[in-house]
Order: sequence, then C-alpha cells, then structure tokens
Amino acid sequence: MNPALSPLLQPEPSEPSEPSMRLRVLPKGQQTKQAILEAALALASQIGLEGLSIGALAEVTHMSKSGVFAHFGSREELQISVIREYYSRFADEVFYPAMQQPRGLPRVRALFDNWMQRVAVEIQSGCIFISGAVEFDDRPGPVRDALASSVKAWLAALYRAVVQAKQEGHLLPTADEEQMAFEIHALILALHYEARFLQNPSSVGRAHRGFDNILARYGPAAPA
Amino acid sequence: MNPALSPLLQPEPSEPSEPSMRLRVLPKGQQTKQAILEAALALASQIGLEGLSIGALAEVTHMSKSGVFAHFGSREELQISVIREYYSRFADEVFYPAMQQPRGLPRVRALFDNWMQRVAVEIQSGCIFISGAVEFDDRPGPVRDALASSVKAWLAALYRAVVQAKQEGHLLPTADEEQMAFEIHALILALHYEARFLQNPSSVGRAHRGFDNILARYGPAAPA
DNA sequence: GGCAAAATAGCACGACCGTTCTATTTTCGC
DNA sequence: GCGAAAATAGAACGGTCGTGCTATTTTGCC
Repeated sequence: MNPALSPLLQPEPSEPSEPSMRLRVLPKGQQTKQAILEAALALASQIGLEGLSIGALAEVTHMSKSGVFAHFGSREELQISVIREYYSRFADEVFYPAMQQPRGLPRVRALFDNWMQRVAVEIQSGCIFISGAVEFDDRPGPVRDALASSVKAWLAALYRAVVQAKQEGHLLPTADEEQMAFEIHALILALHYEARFLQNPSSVGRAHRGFDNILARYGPAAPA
Repeated sequence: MNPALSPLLQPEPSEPSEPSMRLRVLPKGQQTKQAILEAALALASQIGLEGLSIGALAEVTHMSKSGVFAHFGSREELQISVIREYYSRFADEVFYPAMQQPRGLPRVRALFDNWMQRVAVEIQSGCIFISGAVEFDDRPGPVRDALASSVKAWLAALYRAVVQAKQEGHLLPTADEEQMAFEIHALILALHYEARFLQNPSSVGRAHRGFDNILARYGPAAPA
C-alpha cells in the first residue's frame, strides 16, 4: 500500500512495522503467518468470516491446528487480521489507483469503476465487506468494530471524492453529496446480490447504467 | 394469505392443505409445529438461517431436541419451512396490500412503501431474503433453491408492476422497466446495509429520496 | 374409557469446533 | 555449530451440533 496516502483511508494504524525490519527478509514466523492469512482470506471470502475454521485452515496450509492457532492467539484475532488484510488489498486495488485521476468527476468515476471491477471479480469469490456486514450486524464485539470501521473509512473516502467533484464544479450546486454516495453504494450492493446470488448476468450492465443515471441527475449534463 | 391472488406470487404450492381440514381446529402436532416455526422465524431473522440450531430452538420452545427435530425430519427441511413461512408473511404484508391500489404508478409506489416499511422494521430483526442470500450464495442445494425462487418470485412481481405502470402511461415510453426494478432493489439493499450494519439513522430518508429520484427520471414529470 | 397412533422425551453417537498443555522440531544470532 | 528462543506438532478437553434409537407420554377416535 502506498504509505504516503495511507492516512487518507486507514481506519487505524496496523502494527507499527519497525523501520529496521522494513528491508530485512521476513523471519520464518511472519512468513508462514502471511501464508496462513492468504489462505484465510480466500476461505473467508468464499464461506464468510463465520465459516472460517482453524481446522479447515490447517488442512489447506498443511499445518497442525495448534500451529495455525499460535499465530493469532484466538479465532477472533484471526478474523480481525483477515479484515485488515482485505481492507489493505481493497485500498490498493480500488482507492489508490483512483487517486491518480484528477480531483472531481474523473476521480469519482475511477473509484466507481475500480469498485465495480473488483466486485465483478468477487462474484466468484465473495466480498467480505458485504458478507461480513450480514454476519455481524447484530453481533457486537471487536470483529464487528473492525469491519464497520473499515467500511466506514472506505465510504467516507468515496464521499470526500464526491464533495470535491461538487467543489470543482463538476456537479450541480444543488447536488446532495451524501445522497449521491448512498445511491452509488446501493448499486454495488445490488450488483453483488443479483449477480452472485441470483446469478443474473445482466447485473453488471445494470449497475453501470445506474451510475450513468446518477451522473445524469447530479452532473453538469443534468437539466435544471 | 389471500388464496385468490396467491398464484400471482407463489413460487410453488405449499402442502396441499386438505379441504376437509380447513375448518377443523389444528391437531396438536400441527399446532406445536406452528409454534416451533414461529420461534424459528424469529431466531433465523436475528442470527441467520445458518445460525438456526435445533438445540437453541428446543430451549426457546421448552421442548426436547428430538421433539423439535421430529416435526421436520432434518435441519434442511426446517430451514426451508422457515423460508416458506417468511415468504408467506412477506407476501401478506408487502404484496397483497399493494394490489389493492390501482394498476400503474400507485401500485408501484405502494409496493415500494410497504417494502420500505417492512425493512425499516427489520432493521432490528433482520431480513432473511438478504442474510440468506449471503449465506447461501455459493452453497448449492434445496435451501438455496427455495430462497432463490422466493426472491425471484417477489422481484418478478415488482417488475410486473413496473411494466404495467409503463403500459398505463405513468412512465416515459423510453423507461427501461428492468433497470428501474434493479435500482429500486438497490435502494432497499442499501437501506438494510447502512441502517442495520452501519447504524446510520439517515438511511430511511436516503432510500425514500432515492425512490423519488428514480420516479423523477422514469416518470411523467421527468424531462425529455 | 380403552387403545392404537401420534407426539414428545431421553440418551447416545460421531463429528467438528476453539482452546490449552506439553513435547518436539526448526530457526537464527553469537 | 551451540544454545536459547521461536515455531510447530500432537493429544486431549469440554462444548455444541445434527441425527438415530428406544422409551414414555399424550392425543383423539370408537
């Protein structure tokens, strides 16, 4: 992840990665921990954070249950680590590339396109921000907190881009930025639902057209 | 459920309830089965269809595990029964009342309002059509089939109402009915996500405004 | 009111779960 | 390359799960 831009999106600092370790090759422990995390991410994406079991993880990584367990100390900590890793990759794939685009509408469009692109791929693997929301929506605790703060950080970044677009004069002065962000988020959720669960192949096109419709209403091409 | 209108929405006929039993008081077995189903519905709404355990259900209903189990024969059958029951209540609460409204825009509006109303209440209890979609989106089997056919039946009913609204001249001739239904569905999903998981109190208003925006684009008040 | 049938309880099984404890192996700085 | 420290394995525990089996209770028709 681009460290210079990191504070823009980071919900809370991850482990303070000692500068002295930065360039050193990872010790064996951290190395296998990363491998476990990789497998856990794939597993959680498919069957959910709740479905993540240490036994299944041990089998996939060819380790013993206790060997896997020792790296995280608890299942909850494993789930939180997965959320953090997912968040980091999401930022790398969706957020930071879009920041290369100029402020305003181009950046908003890039954020949406990258997001769409990712969810379209996740139709096969599943999105933890969506499945996790359902699994933990009435289960308070640190896992829910980590998930909610990640999602909120991302939605806030999207909101800021919309605000900037209005400031740049790319949107109507009457545009409600929060409303626009809500409607964009809605399209992504519908894409995930209809494509992944209902297996409706036209969902990707529907979501894209929905975004065009939103721009037509809030953007400069919109009528008075 | 209104039996005359039932085929409009029903995905497949439920048990063929012998006419001779219709007016008879339910035998003891069916009576407790209904009570179990009631508790199962509440439990599944809160913690999901996957979280539904026979042990917890037995505790809530003050019965033995095997007593509960005997009524359904398997956990899968219990889950399917819950889906059917949820679907039936959803139809009674959202679909049939809206059919009282005249064809066209009034009926579409009623469908959305009733749906919103229900989801707004479900912010506390959870919606099985949404949580179930996430739980079973890559888990084939009869439970997923029952869930998908229920959701599809409901979305098809919504779609038909939109088509009728266009036929009645309440929408622009250029209106894409499927697109409109997709965007309406998206708003409901966003409401559920942002209100239930993120606990954002403005979500209900956002969803309502989103619906107004959709009407402004597709409806007669929309500009050319 | 007795009696077959239905409904419910009680118990046990095997499977998987997260976690703990202790032993063994591997890493890695000196 | 020795030796402390880190990493991993192995076995076991208590718990919950769905399900099958057998007994016991309750229902409801004659």
